[in-house]
Amino acid sequence: MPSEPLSRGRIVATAIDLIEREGADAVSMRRIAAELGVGVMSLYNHVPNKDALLNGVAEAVLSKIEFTDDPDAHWTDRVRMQARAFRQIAHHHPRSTMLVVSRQLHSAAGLLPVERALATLRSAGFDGADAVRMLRMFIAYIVGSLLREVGVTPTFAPVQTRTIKADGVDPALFPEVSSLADLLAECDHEAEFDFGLELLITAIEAHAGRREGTR
Amino acid sequence: MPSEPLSRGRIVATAIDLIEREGADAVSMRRIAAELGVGVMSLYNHVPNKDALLNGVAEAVLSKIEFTDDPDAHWTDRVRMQARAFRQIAHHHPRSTMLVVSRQLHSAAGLLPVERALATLRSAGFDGADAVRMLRMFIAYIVGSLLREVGVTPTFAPVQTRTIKADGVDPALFPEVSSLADLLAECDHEAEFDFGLELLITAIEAHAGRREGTR
DNA sequence: GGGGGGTTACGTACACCGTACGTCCGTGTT
DNA sequence: AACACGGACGTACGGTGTACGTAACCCCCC
Repeated sequence: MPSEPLSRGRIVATAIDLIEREGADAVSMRRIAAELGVGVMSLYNHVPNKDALLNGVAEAVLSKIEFTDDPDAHWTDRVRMQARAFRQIAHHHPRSTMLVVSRQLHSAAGLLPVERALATLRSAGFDGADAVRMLRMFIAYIVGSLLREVGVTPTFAPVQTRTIKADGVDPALFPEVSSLADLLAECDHEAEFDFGLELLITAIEAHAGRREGTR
Repeated sequence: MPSEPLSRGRIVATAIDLIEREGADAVSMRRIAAELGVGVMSLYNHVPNKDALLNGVAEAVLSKIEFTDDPDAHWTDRVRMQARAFRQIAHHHPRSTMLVVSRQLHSAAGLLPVERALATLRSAGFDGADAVRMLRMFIAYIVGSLLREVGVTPTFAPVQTRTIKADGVDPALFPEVSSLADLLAECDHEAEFDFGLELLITAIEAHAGRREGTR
């Protein structure tokens, strides 16, 4: 009695589930098949290869984020909302975040956020070139922030609490790091994200004003 | 006649070389051993496992960047210089960049850039909490920018020229994306990086001034 | 000079991976 | 009833990281 008929959707869904439960390294075709109670090669009837499957995962996660865009709001609020919506990925699918961010999607799911962002920036009065620049800047900041949040990028940043405090950084070699150890060890991701976001928004608002003024 | 005695350093060096020549996926213990004309298991006398080896690679790449810090320069210039120095990684070791950025290093090589950055920000008058916040923001932006530059993060951004132009995005569904296709397709990484960097520096300079004023 | 111990190099073996290929079976169509 | 077809599956191949056992070497001490 095959409970359900096995489809690309079901495969992608169990892959996401598996990633969130056991991490991206746990994903293998055999593992997914086992999870579905199915032969390994049956998967290949619905997915051409593992890479495509992972693209499917990225796409699915990305298309789950809820963009509640209010076209009447001030553009700064719309930018804020979109950035925050994007950050939801790190909350809802922390262990898939790296996947979402490191795969280039040519599909509608991948283009939709870009489209919205560009529309918002254009509505703020930026010309095409500026809108693209701003978008790239925001994406860079957001991607970097998400990676830190999900623990991919702690390269010299949060550093495990114990490592930096007990394990002992040599205060002679790294005076600042060791004196700020407590601050470096803790990280309120939401606050940090918002801090940078506000700074960026303020900055491009000023940038826009300057442009306006010199025109 | 063993030309040279095989050491952790030599192993890491050939790993870097291999990555830059053939990409990170080409790296396997067997491949590295072959490259060195050596048995696979001999590597394990100098490196505990593959993961540690990759940490070694990240560390080596990171420690190669040249920070020419001038303590007498204005702090904004110092920040600029440090950020640009970091971006050199993407130039000198493009295919290792992902590795450098996605591994947390507790070693001196990893802590040194943090130390410098914090010192610079402190010298600008920021208190500890602000310095850490600023640092995190810069790191997020820089990491995100590097990933775009080395092609890991084109998730809805540069998008392959042909894909977006010839392959045809539906103009009805994505009016902005398709009308800005040309701008999205090209990307002067250095200019984009500097644009965002200047914006960030200006923003935190203003932030500092505001703080000063209200105190 | 002759052990002996520690370091290093190496081969074999195991469990796991992605997936190409061939086979079988259930179903829908003619 | 006969047939074609698509999906499920088993087997097999070449790859991966690495645990383990073995053998060669060098240096020190007797």
